[in-house]
Amino acid sequence: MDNTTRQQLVATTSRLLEAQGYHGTGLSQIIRESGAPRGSLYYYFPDGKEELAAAAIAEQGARMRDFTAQLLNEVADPVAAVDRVLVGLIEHFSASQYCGGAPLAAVALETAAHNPRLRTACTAAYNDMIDVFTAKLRAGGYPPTRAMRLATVIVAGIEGAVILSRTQQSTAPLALLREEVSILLRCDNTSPQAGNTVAHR
Amino acid sequence: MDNTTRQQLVATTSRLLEAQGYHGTGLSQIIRESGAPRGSLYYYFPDGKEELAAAAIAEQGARMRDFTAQLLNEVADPVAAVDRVLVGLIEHFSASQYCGGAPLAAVALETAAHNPRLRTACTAAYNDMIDVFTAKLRAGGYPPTRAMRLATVIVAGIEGAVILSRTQQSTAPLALLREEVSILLRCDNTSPQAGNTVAHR
DNA sequence: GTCTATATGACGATAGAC
DNA sequence: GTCTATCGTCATATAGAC
Repeated sequence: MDNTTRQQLVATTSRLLEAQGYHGTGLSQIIRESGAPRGSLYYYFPDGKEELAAAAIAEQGARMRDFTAQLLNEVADPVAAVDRVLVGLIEHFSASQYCGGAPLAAVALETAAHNPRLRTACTAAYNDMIDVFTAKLRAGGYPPTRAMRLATVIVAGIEGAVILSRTQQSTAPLALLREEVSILLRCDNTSPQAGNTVAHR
Repeated sequence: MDNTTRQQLVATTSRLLEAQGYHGTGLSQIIRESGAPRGSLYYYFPDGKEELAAAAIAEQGARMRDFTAQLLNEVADPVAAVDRVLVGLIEHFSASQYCGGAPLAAVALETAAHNPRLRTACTAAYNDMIDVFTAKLRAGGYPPTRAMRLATVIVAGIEGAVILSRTQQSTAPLALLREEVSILLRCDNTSPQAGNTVAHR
């Protein structure tokens, strides 16, 4: 069986979902840009657009996870390793002409409330990302709870900074995130929690 | 002139854009749920859907800005004030049944690459939000550059944490963000910047 | 200002030949 | 597996009466 056509469909869908979201991407555009035969779509994906999108989400999730894991493993120190990921993300974002970096964010927001299948697929992808960061931070000496907390916040920061960077068409928000994440990762969490002190600078 | 109809159109559009994004929201649904007369839409918004969406984005931007500014002003200490905003956001998110909190994120992602008008409207809204946080942090003693950097990262963290929270249908990511933001705001930024040290815990 | 009716096209999905 | 043709529905937008 020739699954080149299938792969082309998924790859094109992944790319279009990232830039336009779920409802903004039509099947006709997917057919056209993938070069895949129109009749093949419902052969490989009997459930149509939704099933195709779910496959694309899974692929993008794996891509994000592998991209992150690879860069994290290039550096031993966890703070430097996370920084390496953010540098890689900024490079990728620039190379994509201010379109890339958060391949699932639009789909997740559009469909979370109304489409359980796609919402679940996005959840799995994001959890994989968070797990990769968590493992690196734990291996680097952070306590488990804090490692998970930091990993979640790092992923959230990335998604949000990509939103701002895409909107501003600039890498600036991502660059600012990079600096503050470095500060946060070097920061101790044992300081007193509440209070109205005005000590900083 | 009766602008009640106009306000209803904008309010309904704001709500639907938040939950479904731009392409996922049809004019017929806006008409139906707003109860506005169908003929009025192109009277108030000659440019149709795009102009209506731009008005909705501006309204949501003002709403976010005012919500944030009000909560920030309830507390003097900037760290506690930011925490107050995050608590308010978590409450709002819960009350909205895991749908609210990032009213522009979906539209911004969908349209940043292809629709300059809506992209610009989103940029203005986000900048307003960042400015509100920046002003509070500067008034609280943070140096201007760092205040702006923190404000941007806080807004990014909020947007990203809402994505994760909506996807997981849980307030957990927002709660984790809240904790780490408190830590970050209490953290000094004068420590050495680079290096492969493994000092944390 | 608001109405109805409709133009025009894109959408997702399907049928049946090959 | 892939093709073409087409169904039915929805979309945005417009025209013209009131």
